[in-house]
Amino acid sequence: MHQRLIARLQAVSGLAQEELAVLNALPHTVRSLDDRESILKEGDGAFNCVVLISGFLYRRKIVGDRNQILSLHVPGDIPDLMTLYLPTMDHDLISVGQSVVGTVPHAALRAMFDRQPSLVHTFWRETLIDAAIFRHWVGNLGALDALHRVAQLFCELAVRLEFVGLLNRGSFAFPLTQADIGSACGLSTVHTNRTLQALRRRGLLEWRGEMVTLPNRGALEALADFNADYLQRSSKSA
Amino acid sequence: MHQRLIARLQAVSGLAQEELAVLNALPHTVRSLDDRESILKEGDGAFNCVVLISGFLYRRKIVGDRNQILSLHVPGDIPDLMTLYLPTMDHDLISVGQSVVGTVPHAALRAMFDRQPSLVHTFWRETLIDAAIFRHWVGNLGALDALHRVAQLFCELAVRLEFVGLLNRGSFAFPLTQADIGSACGLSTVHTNRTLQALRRRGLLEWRGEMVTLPNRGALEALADFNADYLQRSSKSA
DNA sequence: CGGAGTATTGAGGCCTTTCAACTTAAGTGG
DNA sequence: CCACTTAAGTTGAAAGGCCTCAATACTCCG
Repeated sequence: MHQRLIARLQAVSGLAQEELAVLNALPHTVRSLDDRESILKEGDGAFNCVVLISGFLYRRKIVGDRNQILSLHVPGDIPDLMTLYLPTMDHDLISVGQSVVGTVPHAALRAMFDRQPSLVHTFWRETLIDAAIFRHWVGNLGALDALHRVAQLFCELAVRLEFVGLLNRGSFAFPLTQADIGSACGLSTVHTNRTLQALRRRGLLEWRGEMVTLPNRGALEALADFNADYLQRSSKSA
Repeated sequence: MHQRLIARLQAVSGLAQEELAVLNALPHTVRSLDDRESILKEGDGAFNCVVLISGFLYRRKIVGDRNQILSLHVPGDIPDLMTLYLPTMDHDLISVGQSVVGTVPHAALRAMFDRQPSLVHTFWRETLIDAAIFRHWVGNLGALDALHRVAQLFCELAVRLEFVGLLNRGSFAFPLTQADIGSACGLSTVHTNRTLQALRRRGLLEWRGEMVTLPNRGALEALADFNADYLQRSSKSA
């Protein structure tokens, strides 16, 4: 069931045999979520971590008079891993579309770390990649205009979905609305709409129903000046 | 010498006696840096971590055609702690004004973790707080206007400096330029200047030479709608 | 005193927002 | 199966915040 998580860890960190075994033995309960159902809210104290199995989640916070989406999450992600050491949520964790999550008690994770200490590094690194994504978005939101922000968003999603085998010839299921994209990119809904039209006009994005296609990823990544290094363990040395 | 780091850890995580002893035994070399001298550059592989002893550092990246400051660092911070598991830098690390840093080999940190495994959690948590700050700034940059962004910046700095005993009756040394603040907040230099004037006009900020004073922190925090919970281990439960 | 970097000011322009109306898509009930 | 309802997407136009350009005033330092 943790296949997506394991695919992620395999792609991003690499896993040894023993580690795989221990990971597979992680106790967990499975739960389905409806569209816009929230898992955790700002201020909640967490005693479990959530592994996204299928669907999408996002983290969001009310900032000023807006709803800001802080991050999007794809299957294999553990969006609340940090609650292991910072148990009080400073934002909400919400499902977009129908999704399925596995819930793993903090205690089970700690027990796993005792049994297989090398996994501490693997999971620590997971939180570091999560941080790298936020850092990247600090740069995006601070320095890029609407077109480039949205392009960055889709480039990043494509790579992350690819890691876990959910990208098929440039296409993927995508249950978000344009308003969601706007609040992730710090844009109004209206301007998000116009920005998406610009991407469509350039032949870089197709979006029908809940299916998004990136017909020309190379061109999209060129437009966004996208580099995926921050999404994985730096493997390739100079 | 690690006094500031220890003050931070004490304020943010709490430390046991044995942990203190082990921390104090950390081998390190001390080094002085000039204004705008860089410690690490994007693409570099790191084998050490840097503890800021005095002065300021920032992390920055070129995004599009801009120089974006990703984060500011005060004494006690370890701005490149994440290189322990993600050794390739995805941004630069630079001194602002004269500063002093301690350099600790990764190997020494790992050895310390072996000797005192509880410190793994302490340092992991440090990286999680670093991440929480980035997350907070994703919200700030995505949702706030210039005045509120800059107000947030000074509120945050005040708290972080306070943790390590570098805030004296609302005043602190501050070697950054207005242009720096602009590139941290995603604003042009000109508009940053006007925004700072607005804060001064409201009696919320004084800035003479390299000294900043926040004459009315309560009012500043009210304006920014600032809540410092993200900067420390969530201690206060409901 | 001169020079360089920093801060400040004015003005025009652009990107993005807001407001408001309208269209399309999807789902419900009679 | 179609009218009705609601959410999501689209469009136009005006307003606003922030940017850029460009010139001027400081401030510090050799």
